[in-house]
Formats: sequence, structure tokens, C-alpha cells
Amino acid sequence: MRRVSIKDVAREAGVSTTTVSYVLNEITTQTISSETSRRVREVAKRMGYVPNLNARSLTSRKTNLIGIVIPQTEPGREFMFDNPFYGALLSSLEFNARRNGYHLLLTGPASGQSYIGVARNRGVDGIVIVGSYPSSSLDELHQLSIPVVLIDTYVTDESFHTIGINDRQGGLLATEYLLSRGHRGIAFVSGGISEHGVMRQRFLGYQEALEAAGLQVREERLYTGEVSFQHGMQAARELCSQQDITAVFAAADILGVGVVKGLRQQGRRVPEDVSVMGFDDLDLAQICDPSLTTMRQDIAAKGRQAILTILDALDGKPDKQEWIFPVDLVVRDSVRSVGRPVTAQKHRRPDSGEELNE
Amino acid sequence: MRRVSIKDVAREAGVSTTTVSYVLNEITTQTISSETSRRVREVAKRMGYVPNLNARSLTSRKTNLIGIVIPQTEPGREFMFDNPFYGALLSSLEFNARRNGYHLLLTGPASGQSYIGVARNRGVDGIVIVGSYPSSSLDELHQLSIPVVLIDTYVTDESFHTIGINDRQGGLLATEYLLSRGHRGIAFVSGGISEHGVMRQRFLGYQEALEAAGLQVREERLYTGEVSFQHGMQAARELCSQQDITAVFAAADILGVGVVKGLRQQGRRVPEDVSVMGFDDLDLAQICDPSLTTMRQDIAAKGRQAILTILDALDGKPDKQEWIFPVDLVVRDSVRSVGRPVTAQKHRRPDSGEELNE
DNA sequence: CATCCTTACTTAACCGTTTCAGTACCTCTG
DNA sequence: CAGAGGTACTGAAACGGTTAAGTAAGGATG
Repeated sequence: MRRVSIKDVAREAGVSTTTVSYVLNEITTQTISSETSRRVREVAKRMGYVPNLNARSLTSRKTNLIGIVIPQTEPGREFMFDNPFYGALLSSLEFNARRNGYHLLLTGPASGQSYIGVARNRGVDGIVIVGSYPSSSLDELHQLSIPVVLIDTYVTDESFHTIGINDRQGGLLATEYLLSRGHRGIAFVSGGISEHGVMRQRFLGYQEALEAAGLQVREERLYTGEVSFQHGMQAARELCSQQDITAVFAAADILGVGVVKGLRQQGRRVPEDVSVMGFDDLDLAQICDPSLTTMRQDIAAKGRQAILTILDALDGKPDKQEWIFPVDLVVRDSVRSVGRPVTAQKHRRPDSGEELNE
Repeated sequence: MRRVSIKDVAREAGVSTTTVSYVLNEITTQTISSETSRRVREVAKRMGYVPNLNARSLTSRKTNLIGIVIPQTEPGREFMFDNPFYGALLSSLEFNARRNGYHLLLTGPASGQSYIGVARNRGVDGIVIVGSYPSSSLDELHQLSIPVVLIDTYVTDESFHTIGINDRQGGLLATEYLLSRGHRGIAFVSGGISEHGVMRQRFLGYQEALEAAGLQVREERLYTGEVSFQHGMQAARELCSQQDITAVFAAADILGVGVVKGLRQQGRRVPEDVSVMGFDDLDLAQICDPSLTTMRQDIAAKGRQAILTILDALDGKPDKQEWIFPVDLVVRDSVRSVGRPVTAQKHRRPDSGEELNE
């Protein structure tokens, strides 16, 4: 039992397929009598005709499909994304795509073959790539002559649109906030620090803040790994051996909540013994206890802008778009001031605790 | 600059498109000389030929696409899924689809029009529907002659495959566990209790357990709404006015963590003052503090089985598949026994606290 | 009354691919 | 040396739709 095609409708209505196509697509350059028009519509409805978008895209060279590439937590792991961050982003991408008549073709980076394969094969109209990948795979994107939006990756390539936040400033503000609370031993827990990734930028912000306060980044206070709850816990367990660490900057909320959990398991109280700072402001940050002081970013805005940028490009706007959304400090309960006021620092007055960056 | 098609390759290699198709698809029913074969392959590679899957699906009547419908939290809200449950499920669906050569076409229920439209238009090979919908929309699914898998919905329709867990038993075990800990005032916080939904089944389990213990469901202890952190918090705030409630069964972890948060905000300690029981065992359950005692379900298995079931059906296996995965009690830190041992109950001995259901 | 313009269609080509049904040539067989 | 069989291809139709170009009929124009 085949689906009904335009031919079936044409035969039943006693007209040509062309006429059916004209009627159903409401082509105004062609006049069709209202009687024929009515009859075609009636027959199409009665027979349950639905156009085959794949066939249509053959002639129109347009699929109304947007490819989404989301990284796997770890290659070979079953889960594409453990981090609720991706769920939130995907939600926004889907919502905005659909309201503009597009659909999402979802894929992780294909194991073995190029992760762009899908996009090429399916002929998606545009592609959104989330996270950073080896630049070799970006090279392949050039071969596709479709709009490409990169979310959360740092590349200088002029042919890609980019969407992100000011990660470096986020790292800077977060660390400055901890410093302003009197912390001097600040650990940094993050995902892998790759060349084009956001983690590197957040690290640079951390470094900048430390150095501005006359402190140095210390190797033994850096805990990089994967962006997961487990790694956060693991890092917390390890850093407990260093007594001079009074605060942890976790460069993702999912890491932050892991750190809190890990500290607890080691018998440390948060924030009384150790302060923890997150990044992202996922729901998670409010869910955990104590609620997480964190750097907020607008994930929904990122998803929305990604789709709009693709649509702009498809509309023929040639300009490269580069969106950088702001980050904001959200003060909650996981950070507290250390007892003695800061006096030894040149650049900071003891009462500087309240000069929050907005 | 058009993509190179099979015709371009054929012309360049000096053969017909048929030959190119035979070579590239390694059709063994047709003999091709190794010299021609080599040449065609070389030319195809050199020209960067990639087959157009849309065109292919026109003749093969197969798109290698699986449609996924995931509910919106609330109609009109920007977010399709706030609940990390869906992220986890989607991950598993994507992973298992891709390893079998399929891709996922993602969509929320289209506002206004039927949410099946996409599936019909795109000609997906199968469709996975997550959550429960009005049965009217299920009727439309009959018109599609493709395999349909329903996850987490209770329908008796023979033409759909179903995948779920034993929600009623989950509700029963959870409530029995709370009862075994001496709780008698047990509130029920859940999503909307619709006819075909999982929440109704979990409620029935709750009711069964109460009645087996000689207790009655009391209307004022039921808090239904949406499945969200916010609703959990709201319910907790409201139930604080009832002093005889010593435990809360939240029928989803995301609700459970909301309840914990809400109770805390009202100055109640968990579990010292009020015990909380969740459902799902998301990462969240370990992330929150106290970690949540909950009913575990295997989300990855659901996703995997959904894809396998679609593939089975596409392979021509005619049988309706109906998978019910087990639920397991996971004891963590959010439930504690109430002080006095239970003596007044006929069916329970005072020491029955340890007869955990495995 | 021949010409032109509308109106209301249809014909046919095309999108990129698959596949059935040839066809041409060569070699082997009886 | 006719016929059979194998090898190595090609032609053309088909999938479901779009669209440029053509056409036939009727009415208005000069």
C-alpha cells in the first residue's frame, strides 16, 4: 500500500500533475479556475495526500533540514551528552528551527568517518556544530557550500559564523569574585584544555585574574579532564590533600556539583571549609545544595541565534556573523569570604569584597 | 557550483551512470571489469562525489531516518525538554540509531498541526514517540504504514510497539519502602495524571501500597502539575502546612530534587523532618544533597530497545513487541525511619523495615 | 475577420539515483 | 558454424515532485 502521490491525485481529479502542483503550492503566477482548484484540494484531502519533501528537495535543492552535531562525552561512550547543558541547547535549537519551518537532523560525530558525512549525504541546508573539534575536521566543512555555525569554539576562520560567550571574561570575573572574597588558594577544575575550546579561554581568565592579584597559576591546582559529574568528584577528592586550597573554580556547573559532592564525601563543608564556583547556571546550580554561585550564560539565546544566523545566511546575507553573549555573576550559597581581611595586596583594599562585577 | 552527481562522474569516467552506480554500490549481481571499476572509483574520489541520499530514498523508498517526537514541557514554552531524562534518552536513541546506519529527525509536537506531519512529509522509516499524547493524535499514526514505537505510554493498541517500565510496581515499591520505614503520612507529587501516562500508573502503585497497609489515599496529599523542578518546589511549599506528612513520594527525580529544595526553603530538614523518595535515578539523584533515594530505571536500555524494535520491524518481523523493563529501589540518603516502630498494623511486623524489595 | 490577449490548462524536461531489460561481443560446445 | 553461455556494459523507465514552455479555446480589438 503505497502512499498517495501527486499522480494519484491528478488521475483522480482528472487533471495533470502540474495542475495539482500549482493548486497545492498556491502558485500565483499561474491562473487556475476556482472550480478546478476546489476539486483538486478536495481530492487531495480525501485521499490523504501529503507531499514528499525528499522528492521536492530534489528539484528545489533545499531540504529544510539543519544538521546538528553534538559531541560525545568521550569517544566510544554510549552517551552523546551527559551534560544537561546540551539538552538545554538542543531544546532551543529545535524550538527555533521548527517555528521557522525547519527540522533538525541530529548526529554525533560519526565514529571512523568524517562527522560531516551526514550533512553532505542528506544535503542539509545548514549545519550547527557544538563544541570544538580538531581543526582537520573543520577543513572538511569548507567543501560544503552551506552556512556553518560554530557554537562554543574559537576559530579565526572567516567562512564560519560563530556564536559564543565571553569565556575568558567569565573566567576572569569568576576568579576575581573569589579573590574579592579573600581566597588565595584557588583550584581550577575543567574539561580538557584544547586549543580552540572554551575551557582554555576560561582558564586564561582565571590566570589573568590571579596574575592581576599578584598570584601565579600553580600546576598542582589544575584539574583537567572530561566535563562530567564524575570528574568533578574525582578532582575534589584529589584536591583535599592540599590544605591551602580554600576555593575551587569549576569551569562548568556539572563539574561544580561534582566538586561539591566530592568535597562532602571527604568531610569538607561547602562553603564553610571550601568555596565552589560554577559556570553556566544550569538548573542544576539551583538544584544542588548549597546552591551554586556561578557565571550565568543564556543558553536559549545561543540556540536561537544559531538558527537565525543560518536563516540569514540562507536568505543571502553574506556577512559573517559573530555573536558573543554576555556572562553574569550569579551569587548563591557556595562561596563565602575567608575570615581575615586581605591586607597584603597592593591592588586591593580590604573592603573590596562588595565591588561585584555586574 | 553544484555538487557533483553520478552523471558528472559517469561523463568523466567515460561510462554510463548505471555503471557508476553498480561500481559504487558494489552490486555483485553485475560483473564489472576491475579496470573500469578502479577507474570509476578513482574519478569519484577525485571529484569528491557523495551520493545524494534524498534522491536515493526516492527509488529505494527508504530514508534511513527515524523520527523522534519528544514532548514539550508545556505547550508554548520555549523548551522542549527541561527534564534531563529526555536528554539521556535522546543520547541513547542517537547512539543506537547511528551505529545501525540511521539518523534521527528530531521534532517536538508541531504547534497547531499534527505532530506526525514531519514523519509523513519526510518519509521517515520509523517513528519513536516519547511520552503520552491525546489518543486522537495516536489515531493519525495508523495512517502511516511505518513501525511506531511508543515509549512511556499506556495504550492497548495492537499496532504499536511499546517500551516502558513497570511504573505501577515502581510506585508500589517506592511507597512500600516508605511505609516499611514507618511513614504513614505520605504525600504524592507528580506530573499530570492523564489516562495513558506513566504518572497515573505510579499513582496506582502508590494507592495500592497505601491500601494494602490499611491506609487511604487522601486528596489533600496529592500534588499534580508539570514535571519540573519548579513544580516540585511549589508542592513542597504547600505541603509544609500539613504537619502529619512525614514523607513525600515524588514520581520523578526532577520533582524530587525540587521537593527537597522547597522543603529546605521552608526550614524543614531532609530526611530528619521529612523524607523524600524520587523516581528515575538520573544523575541528579546523586548530585543533590542529600542524595536521593529513588526507583532506578534503565534509560539507556529503553533507547536501545526502541531502535532495535524499529529495526526488527523494518526487517519484516511482524510481531508486536512490548518491552517492560524492571525498576529497582536505590537506597540513598533522603529517607529515614520515623522514630516509633510500627505496631498497629496487621500485616506488618515491627522489624519489617529491612525486607527491602530487590 | 485576422490578430492579439487572457484564461486555463498540459507536455515534457529535469532533479539524482536505482534497476530491469536489453545488447554487443567473445568464447566455448557439440 | 549455429547456438549457448558468459562477460561487460548501456538505455530507459521509474521514484515524486517542480517548472519552463507550449497550446487550445474564447473574447476583445482594430
